[in-house]
Amino acid sequence: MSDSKKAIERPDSNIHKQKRALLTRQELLRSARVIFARDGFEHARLEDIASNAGKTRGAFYDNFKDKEDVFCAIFEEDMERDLVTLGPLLRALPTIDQRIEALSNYLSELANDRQRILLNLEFKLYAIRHPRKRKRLADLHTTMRLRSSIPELDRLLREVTGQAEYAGFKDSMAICGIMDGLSLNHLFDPDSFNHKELVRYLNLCIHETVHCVSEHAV
Amino acid sequence: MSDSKKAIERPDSNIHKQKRALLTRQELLRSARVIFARDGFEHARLEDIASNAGKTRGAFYDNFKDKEDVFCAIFEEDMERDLVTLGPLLRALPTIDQRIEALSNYLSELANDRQRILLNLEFKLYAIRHPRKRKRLADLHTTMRLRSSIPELDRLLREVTGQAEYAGFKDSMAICGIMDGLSLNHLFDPDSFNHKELVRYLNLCIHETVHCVSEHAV
Amino acid sequence: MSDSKKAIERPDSNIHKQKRALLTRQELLRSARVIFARDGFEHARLEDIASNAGKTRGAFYDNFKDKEDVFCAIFEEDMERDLVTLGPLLRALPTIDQRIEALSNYLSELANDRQRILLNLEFKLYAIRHPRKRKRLADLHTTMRLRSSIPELDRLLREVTGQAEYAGFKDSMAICGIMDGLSLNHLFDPDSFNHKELVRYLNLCIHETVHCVSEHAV
Amino acid sequence: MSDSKKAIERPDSNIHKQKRALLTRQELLRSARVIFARDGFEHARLEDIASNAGKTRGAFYDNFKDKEDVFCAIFEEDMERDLVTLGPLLRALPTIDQRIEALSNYLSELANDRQRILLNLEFKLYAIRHPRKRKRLADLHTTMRLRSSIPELDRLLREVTGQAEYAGFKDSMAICGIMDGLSLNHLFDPDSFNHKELVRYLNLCIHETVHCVSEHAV
DNA sequence: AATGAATGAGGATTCATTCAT
DNA sequence: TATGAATGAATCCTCATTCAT
Repeated sequence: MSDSKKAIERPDSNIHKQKRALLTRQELLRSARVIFARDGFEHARLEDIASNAGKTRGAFYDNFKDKEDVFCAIFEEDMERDLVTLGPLLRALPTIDQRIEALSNYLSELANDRQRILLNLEFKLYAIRHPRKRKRLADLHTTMRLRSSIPELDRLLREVTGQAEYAGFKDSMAICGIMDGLSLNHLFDPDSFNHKELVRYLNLCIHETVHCVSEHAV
Repeated sequence: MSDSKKAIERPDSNIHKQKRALLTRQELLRSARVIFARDGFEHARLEDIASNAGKTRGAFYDNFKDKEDVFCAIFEEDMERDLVTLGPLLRALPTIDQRIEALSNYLSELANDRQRILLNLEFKLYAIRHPRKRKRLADLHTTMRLRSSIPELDRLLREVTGQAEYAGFKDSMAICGIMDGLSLNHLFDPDSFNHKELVRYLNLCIHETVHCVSEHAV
Repeated sequence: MSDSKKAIERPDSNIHKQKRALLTRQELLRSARVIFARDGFEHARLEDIASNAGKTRGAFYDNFKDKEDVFCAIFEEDMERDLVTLGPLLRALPTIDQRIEALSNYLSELANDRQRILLNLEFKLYAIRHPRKRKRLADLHTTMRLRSSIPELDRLLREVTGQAEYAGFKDSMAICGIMDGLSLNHLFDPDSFNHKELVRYLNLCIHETVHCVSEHAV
Repeated sequence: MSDSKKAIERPDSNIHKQKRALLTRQELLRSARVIFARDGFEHARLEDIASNAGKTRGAFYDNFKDKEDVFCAIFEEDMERDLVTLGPLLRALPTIDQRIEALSNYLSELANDRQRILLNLEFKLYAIRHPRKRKRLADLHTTMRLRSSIPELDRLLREVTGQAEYAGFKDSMAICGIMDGLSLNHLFDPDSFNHKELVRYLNLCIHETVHCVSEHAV
């Protein structure tokens, strides 16, 4: 514990390096989101991702294996973030109605996040087209399906009526689908319907879902 | 009809040539749908499109200017086909309810057409990312928006209650959006909800739309 | 046979194209020999191979799959050439002694061909280091072993004394080995021994081989 | 020996450092042999050399200037080792015959050392292809030629008959060449001839050489 | 109209080398 | 001494596009 051996590395130096390395990685991830959202997975250039992060291609390859690697890392990060954000948020609220309201708000904010919408669509298309290209992609695909892209959503729906897993799950996928579609078309034609209308349809579906679930439960 | 060797310009030969040319073009378009749906616009190779049509790259360039050209041609063809298919179909039905039923059936069939779903998403993403790359793309984009991807849909909705253009339009975009989203997620996770459920949500939205529209109209 | 169908392609045009394509391929092969001999397999640049042939990299990839592909093609070509050259040459000679003399001459000429020596060494090292990288390489490796790099050599040795296959084969490999080694060291240090000396050792080995073989046969 | 933390310049510490530095260098050299033999000079990665030695690239650059630097260092080390090994060994034996026998044994062991064979071929090819890239390489090349790759070999041959330098030298190069070639082809096709046969050819050449030398000497 | 050889720009990837710590 | 993050040149390979036939 004292001055043994030969301190393989001065701790300070290590910490600094690690910090720098982590920063670089995060910077690259942030940049990758921007570029993937802007250009799509296939058209995105690593050069752009790197330079947008103020780095070179070499730095990219120090942090990621290849383009698919960052791509997956983005969604892993997103899943994690949603999980730690939405879970506590919902559990902190006492009534079901408040939770549904909170969820509705959360979703309607997501529906305004252009980058997230595009990345989400991009990933789903990619996953559809590369069913089992690599284990990691497949696993991510599975996890996203199990969490219906938005963790806590299906958990909440199940809680609402004490339903068995499957029923709630189906509906949460449907809500995600409606989210995806409305968001996409909002970007495709911003004039066609405004955010309020998007929210109206979303709530319609959420309540219909809850309603149906309850009925089934009877 | 006999020695068609190299008849420099006989009418027959011309007709044959034109027919052959048209066939080639159609064959290439069909093939392009397959490849674009399979690989996405960016990743699709002209080589694959040509060879899948039993042609070579040269033939491709005789019929299309470039990759974007076929891409647009596909959607122009789709719009046209929907227009001549769905319009008469709906107009032939006497009551609103029958029309809505027919529309619902039409949409739920579209939602089963993997190729069409993927191409549709691909085009919308492409249009979102290349706002005014070329006039033709922009025009196509506009037309699709005005027709809410599915011609006759907004026309029908307007007819339903005699609403002014804008209100019905909004809703038809929403319905399209929900179509897009549910279809996409059906491909993303075929087990999460089946076709019947997709149809249920679709009808829910259609009727809600009609209902709201009627209410507004009161 | 007359003017049927629609002559898929004017024969002339085809012939010209094929001729051109073949010429390009041969030109690239010739160039590849030069570059591989000069720089070695790993260090050789496709760019150099292409430009030395007066072509671009694209032309290279029209004719070969990758660097290993040309590399193999070279040896396949060499094996074929030796086969059609040396076989008839030897068989045309009436006595064993004359054949041995002819073989000796042939080998001593090979030992003067800097390009061939270097390519030969390069290939053997490559094969040693990539035991079964690809079937084609392995097959080529096997064929070269079976023909002891120089087709007809082992056949001749077997003929000499009517020996069973294996004995002659061993010796022909040995002769090839001695060829390889003396040639290499002649390049490594041209002053150390001249061509005459190389031939002396070669003949020594050939005769020793024949001698042993005969003795065994007794 | 106690708190060796960061003693800025104590003698002990220096000695330890030097010892450690030397160990690192030797470890890297050992590793470089493995990697160069496995992958060849061009294809070998410094990263692999370093990590195979349990070090990082940084440590490599502390001990060597670049890739060619280690490469040369390997052969300098080999030359030195042979020199101090074989010289005393031969000189300790009273008769020529015994010395020739000892040499033959030494050579036939070398012919079994895969790593040494491959490194030797690699170096000779490299030297052939970079005639005077750097003085050090050229010097090493010269030294190896003068010592015919195997120090003491030509000295012995000269001793055998009291010949002038040149005659023996030629023959020792030839013997080395035959060594190289037989060893190479033994790796290329291990089944074609076994070690005993390799030794037979080697001895044949050695004796033929001695014989010739003697004759000439008469 | 169609072919397919050839082009060459574009982009992914590797890796020797540098440098701050 | 040693680390390993970062660089960026070098090079492989792909593929849209052109063009002579």
